[in-house]
Amino acid sequence: MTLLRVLQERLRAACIDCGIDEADAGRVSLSHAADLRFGDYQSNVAMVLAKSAKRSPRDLAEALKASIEVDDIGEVEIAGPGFLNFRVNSPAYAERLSELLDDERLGVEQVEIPRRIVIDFSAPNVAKPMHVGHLRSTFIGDSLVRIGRFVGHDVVSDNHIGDWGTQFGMVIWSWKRSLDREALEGNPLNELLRLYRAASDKCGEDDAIREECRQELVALQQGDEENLEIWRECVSLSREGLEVIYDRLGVSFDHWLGESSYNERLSDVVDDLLEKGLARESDGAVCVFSGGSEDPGVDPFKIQKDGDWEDKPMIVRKSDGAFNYATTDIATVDYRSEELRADAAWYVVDHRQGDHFRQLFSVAERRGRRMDLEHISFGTILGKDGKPLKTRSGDLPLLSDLLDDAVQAARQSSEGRSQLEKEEERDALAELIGISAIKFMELSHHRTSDYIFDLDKMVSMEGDTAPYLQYSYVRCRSIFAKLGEDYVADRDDLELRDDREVHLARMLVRFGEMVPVVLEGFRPNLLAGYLLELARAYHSFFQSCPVLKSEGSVKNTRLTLCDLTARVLRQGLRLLGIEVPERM
RNA sequence: GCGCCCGUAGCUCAAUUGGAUAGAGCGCUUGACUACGGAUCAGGAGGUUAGGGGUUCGACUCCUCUCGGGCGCGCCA
Repeated sequence: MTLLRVLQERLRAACIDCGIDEADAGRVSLSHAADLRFGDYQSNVAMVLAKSAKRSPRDLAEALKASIEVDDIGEVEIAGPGFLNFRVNSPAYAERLSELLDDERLGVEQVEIPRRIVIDFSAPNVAKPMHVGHLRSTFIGDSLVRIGRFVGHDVVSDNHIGDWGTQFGMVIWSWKRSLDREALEGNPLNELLRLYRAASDKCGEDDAIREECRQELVALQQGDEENLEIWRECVSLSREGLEVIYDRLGVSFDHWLGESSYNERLSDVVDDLLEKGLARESDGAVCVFSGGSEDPGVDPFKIQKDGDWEDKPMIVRKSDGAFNYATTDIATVDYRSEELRADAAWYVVDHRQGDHFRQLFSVAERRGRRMDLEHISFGTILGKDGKPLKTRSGDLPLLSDLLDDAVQAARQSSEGRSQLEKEEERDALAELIGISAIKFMELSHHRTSDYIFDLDKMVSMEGDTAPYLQYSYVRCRSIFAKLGEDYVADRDDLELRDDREVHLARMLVRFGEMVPVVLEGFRPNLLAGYLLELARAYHSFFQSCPVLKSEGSVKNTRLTLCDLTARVLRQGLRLLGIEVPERM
């Protein structure tokens, strides 16, 4: 059990001793102290419960202090308006360290009730290469998959690729008229993109061509053999191209259940909606309207125009008879619920689709789905001008170009610093660091905020970056390389003497308390921040506490700290999808 | 017009969901025995959290108004 939970339970017991009823005691909150001056952990229970206990906060705090048992861990103080501050002593930390030594999970407990969670992320469109827009979804999603699994959930990762939408009408239209076979074999993704753009440009100018493209899509969805054949080839080629990038990113999926996978369920979904009275015809389309149970201000099916509330329906069958993404998404919820038996589905998708998901989740609920559906939204990646990142020609930058830039930056940055002798080793390192740097930059930002993608800053590879953490790991490992003998920790001979040793131990112990919190708000940036703080604690320790020159218990303790730091850094980074090098 | 999100150090970003004197990195600045790897460390300067009002023991966080920005609003995904 983590120190945090031990203290929580003891505090709860103390509350009950002091006459606070179970329900209130169950809500006691205890967290890391905001500032080390206040100790290691702090609680505000006395202030929160003072009113209902009809006592003054200080008075209640005194009673709790007298009642709580913490002698084996440290001591309690009362401060300010009634905070309870817990200071953990160094023997208690040493004891936790010896527990961590045997623990492959490094203090992270398994969840008590594992859930089956589908995480839907990345979702590129077939026939279009991945661009910056996919970066956030891919990295956040992948990290949540890793963390979810690590804490014991049954996670199903699903790449819901766009392989059935409007753009396919365009690709097929172009394919039939101007396919360049040779180009297709040389660089499939480029040729598919060219075909898509050719049609897309013409659709913008000519309504007749737009109509032809639409017809190609309808034919495809109705099972036209020629179009299906083209479609199959496109999907297969696209997938190969995408796999190359995913390999490079270290991202993989359990399923690639794209939009097309649900084609056969779509008409049944619409029939069901009509039958249940959730949908009706409107202007030739079939639409879901408000259930009327919500306040119009928060009802996703209502919108105010000129002072009046108007309907804002969800269209599930267009007036031309075709289905759209809303229909597909409803069918997807069905599949995940019925076939995958999922308890939850998390959609890692751009914040601009917020309204769509509110409608989707509302429909699911009204159809009786008892799933935890979450839209894990995120903001926009901006250029240095503060506007959405674009290339000079105005397109969204390709993901592969971004990766290449970062790798090149890493290559330049490591020039003259790297200890690696061989050219190919340095190339491999640049590839690792470049991609890690992008991932870490992404994951260290708060999900919902926009952030500026600054390549120059990445070139520096200094400060709060992936290479800083990787370097920290390498420094830990380097000690063991120099040690020249097998390291076997003596777990009964750990004693933390220096303040920096204690602080490093404090940070290591915190790992197990930190990881579960990340999932509460779907926020990998908390883990990223923690790892930076851990690394700082390590460098600080490293600077002033010689390891190899020390002896006996001191050396044993310091080696243990190095070993655990390396393990926590490696594991923590792995949860962000980042690997560590042994040398750099 | 309506809805959602945002505004924090010169710059880029945090702040464990209402806790104590708002923290990091970059940049600037003062230092660190030719160093168990200097891609590092120790310190300094830098803030009316856009602004006003409110809620309470306590507000960057919740409510309200103003200013400034982003995004979304019936057959695209």
